[in-house]
Amino acid sequence: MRIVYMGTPEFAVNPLKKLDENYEVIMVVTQPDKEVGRKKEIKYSEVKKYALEHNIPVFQPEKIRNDYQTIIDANPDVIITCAYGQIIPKELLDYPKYKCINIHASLLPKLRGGAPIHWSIINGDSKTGITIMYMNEKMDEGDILYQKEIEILDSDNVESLHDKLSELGSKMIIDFIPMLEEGNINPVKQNNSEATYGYNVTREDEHIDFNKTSREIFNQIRGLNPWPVSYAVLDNKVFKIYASRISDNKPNGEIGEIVNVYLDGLGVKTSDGEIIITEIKEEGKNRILVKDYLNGIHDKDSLKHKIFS
RNA sequence: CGCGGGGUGGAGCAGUCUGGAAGCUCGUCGGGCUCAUAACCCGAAGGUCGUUGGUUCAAAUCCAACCCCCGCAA
Repeated sequence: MRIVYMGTPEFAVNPLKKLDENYEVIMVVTQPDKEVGRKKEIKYSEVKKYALEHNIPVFQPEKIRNDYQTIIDANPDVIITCAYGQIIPKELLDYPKYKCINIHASLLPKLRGGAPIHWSIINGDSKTGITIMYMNEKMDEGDILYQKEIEILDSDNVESLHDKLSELGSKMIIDFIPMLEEGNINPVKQNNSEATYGYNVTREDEHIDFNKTSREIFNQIRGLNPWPVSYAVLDNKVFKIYASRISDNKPNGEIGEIVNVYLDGLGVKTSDGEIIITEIKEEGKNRILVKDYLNGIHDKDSLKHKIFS
């Protein structure tokens, strides 16, 4: 089984590792290197790093739509994609004996798109999962081959859920390859009327709107932690907000107002009560617990009645 | 040369403009009070003030170069 693996971020590394250990991965396709950060350092994708360490040939087309002959020349039996980042052209989809298989981190047709893990938490879903599917020319709309659920806990954030799903996806693809080889598969069309979408998170999605309920804000905060992280503005400064807990209080005050200063958190008025912010990062500062932040503030009462926007 | 904010005992900060004894809120350790405590009282340890060089009688503070962290923008 000659496999061409297409993927880019950390999430795609685990499945690649498992495939590499159990099968013949002949080529890795990943997004081009990017200049990142203030220093414009060249950064390799996580998948590329793995491939280089394990001597797997790497191919990084700028536009896979036009530049795919290299993959065909490699003569794969199957192409497996996982968070690759570009739409695969039809010429490539049709080429391999076992077609193109995608690992997607949601229970399709729910949460098609680039950020299913984030949105499953932000939306307050109680479960999500992994779907292994045939790819077609549209985004995440191909026939479903294999699917497993996983529970989302209140204690989960993007990091923990990402890790669980990455591991689940790895196991599933290894279980699935033999089924594919034996022809023991049952493609099921997606019910498009039930489809929802979880597109990449935008800057606006990160901004906390305290007009929402405490529960919604709690989900938004953990659904963006540890990346890209939610934020709100206080004293014209951006405060990234990493963690919070829901309070039972029903305080009076304006929406977004700091109504209570606790030992370890700031109580902020929401549409239905109060949410307690417990971990932040102020512009130019490091990430810290609010408990530590408060240690540096001499007059803690001065924080009261300030308003997050 | 994209714009900007920082680096001060273990943590978070003040002090830098206007050079002149290293401070605040916590944490830690020891003791006391208490039925008890995240409370209160007493005491202690712990810092080459990012690095290097310069100016000065004197530098956390002024000057120069460099290192590291972070926000925005890409």
